[in-house]
Amino acid sequence: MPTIKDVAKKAGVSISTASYALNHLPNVHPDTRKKVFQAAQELNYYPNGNAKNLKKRKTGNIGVFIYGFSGPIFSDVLEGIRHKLQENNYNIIVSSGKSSTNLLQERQVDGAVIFDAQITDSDLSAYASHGLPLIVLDRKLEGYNIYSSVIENDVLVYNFIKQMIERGYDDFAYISGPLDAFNNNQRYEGFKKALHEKGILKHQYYQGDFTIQAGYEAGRKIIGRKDRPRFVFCANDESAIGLIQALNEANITIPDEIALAGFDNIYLGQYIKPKLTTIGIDHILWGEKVAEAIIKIVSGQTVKKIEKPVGEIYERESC
Amino acid sequence: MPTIKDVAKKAGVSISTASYALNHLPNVHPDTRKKVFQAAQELNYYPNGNAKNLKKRKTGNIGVFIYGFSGPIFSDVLEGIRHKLQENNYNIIVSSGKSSTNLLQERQVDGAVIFDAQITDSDLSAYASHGLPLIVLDRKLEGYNIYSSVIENDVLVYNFIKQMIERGYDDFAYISGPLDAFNNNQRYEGFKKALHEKGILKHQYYQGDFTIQAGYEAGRKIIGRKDRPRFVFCANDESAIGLIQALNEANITIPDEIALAGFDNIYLGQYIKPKLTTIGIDHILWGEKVAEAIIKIVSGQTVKKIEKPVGEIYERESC
DNA sequence: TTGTAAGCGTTATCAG
DNA sequence: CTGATAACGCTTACAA
Repeated sequence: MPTIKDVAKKAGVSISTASYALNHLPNVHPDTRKKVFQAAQELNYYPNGNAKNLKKRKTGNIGVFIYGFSGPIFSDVLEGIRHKLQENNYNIIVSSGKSSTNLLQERQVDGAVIFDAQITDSDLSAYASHGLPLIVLDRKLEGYNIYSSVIENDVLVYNFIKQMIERGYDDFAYISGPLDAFNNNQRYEGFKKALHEKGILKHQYYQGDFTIQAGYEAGRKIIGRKDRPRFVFCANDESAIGLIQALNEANITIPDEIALAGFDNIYLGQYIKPKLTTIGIDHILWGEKVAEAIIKIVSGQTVKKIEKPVGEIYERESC
Repeated sequence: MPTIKDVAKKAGVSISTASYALNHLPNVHPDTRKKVFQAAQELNYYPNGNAKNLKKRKTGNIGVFIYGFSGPIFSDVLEGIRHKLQENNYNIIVSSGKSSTNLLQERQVDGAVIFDAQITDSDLSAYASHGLPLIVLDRKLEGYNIYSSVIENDVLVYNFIKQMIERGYDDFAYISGPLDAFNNNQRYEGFKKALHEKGILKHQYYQGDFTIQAGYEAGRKIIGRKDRPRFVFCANDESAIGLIQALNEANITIPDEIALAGFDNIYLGQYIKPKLTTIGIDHILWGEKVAEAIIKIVSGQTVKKIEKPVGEIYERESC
């Protein structure tokens, strides 16, 4: 593996001159520059990132640490982040599990976006306080060098449910996501608040975990009851898809017998029958905004507030 | 940000002793070791990865470079890789786009898995020849330090289609993926070979791109024809789901009027109506095998052949 | 415009 | 068992 030393030797210049030339510094004679590039080219030289980063005390890498690699939300947010980082000449490093912690501790990134509830608040605070700026997503956390960006799930659901009540529905059920999911809990709050305000005192509750499977099972339970709800709000679209599947199998018509809606506006929602009504956020845009913010932060600018996309209701056929 | 120097000073030992202690080398007095760890703890010290990697000439990172972050296949393969790497104390670094190239060139990884048709063969060969071991997925590429792992899409489809012909189908269509997708082309080869061998001389062909949308559009075209095919093989499950959607809308019964099947066995396939018949590969397992191989390679062992999972037919309701 | 040399934070060799 | 000290490959004052 060639080093800058090899390039310098081949070009017949000193190491520093080679470095200047390679880094496009102005103080280099054109002929020299040409020689250096020629040499680098022939040797197929690329600078060693570890050495460079060590010396410059910055890596140009932004970490995105997520809980798992699946899920349409993650992909969209990641895509948004990737796009914006690339535009600004930062590398994106996505990781998960123990690697996330290692990369963070060893400072192989200049900053990070955390989308992983498994990493504890106190660990995050520790990294941040040591100078690693962090943006946490879908989670509330304050502190030095820590920023958080949270979609207002509660108000979105609140507004939507209120609308549905005004449309005449008054008998609701909620299919939940995991209890430790911040966004699920927010959504449930919004749901309950709307019911409460409108004087609807009770609703059915089904525990799920954001999967199609869980939605399906909740659906089976609902079908089995004599007092079926008239409207089921699902904590995410996947649950809703499972529910639809169960209802379809039992020949319960949607929305005439049971109406329903989800959250997330996943791609698939338009391709099932009936088409899913849902609340959607532009996750790609969210990723872009978050990336913009972390770039500003790591480059020393101050960020007071991270812009976030507003949500939207996608009225389709399921209610 | 504390360095090992700070730790050494605080513990009252030399830098090298601190290093020995921290790295669990045997030649350190227990008391000294304790003092050092105590100091490290109090200072919240973690070694700087760039310095460590530079000195050790290895990073402990394995790169996984993919084309985009979406898609159920990617998620599963990534999950398998992550799991196995973590088990062996390697970090996983997933990236995409320009970052991939940067991380590769700057040697911020010890080796990489490439799942990205955008990176050219010649670039890959160059990195590999400079000492970076590479495993390319779903793509054939030979060379020093390059290994490739390819699912035998062709034989899987070939066997499946032959089976369908034996069951009596003789009028086929193929909904394609992108023309530059290696796996799509392999699948198409297998498809054609089976037809050819069984003396079926023609079939319909619809160009798609692996998306639900493209499958849906192909479906619309099929519906519009008077000579509708009796069996449609879709290059992947997402296309098949789009096709089903179009057929359902037009009240064409599956499989009685048109039978169909897909490829990939994505999670969703069991939750649509009719349940999708498909060819599936255990992608998580594939990821694990690939990870095992790259670990062996970067640790200097020789690998002759990368184990890969066999595929399986999931007979459900769509044919 | 170019070269010398210090130093980034580690590990590892070699003496002690 | 511990401590100097020389690298690792690069950037960057500073000098020439």
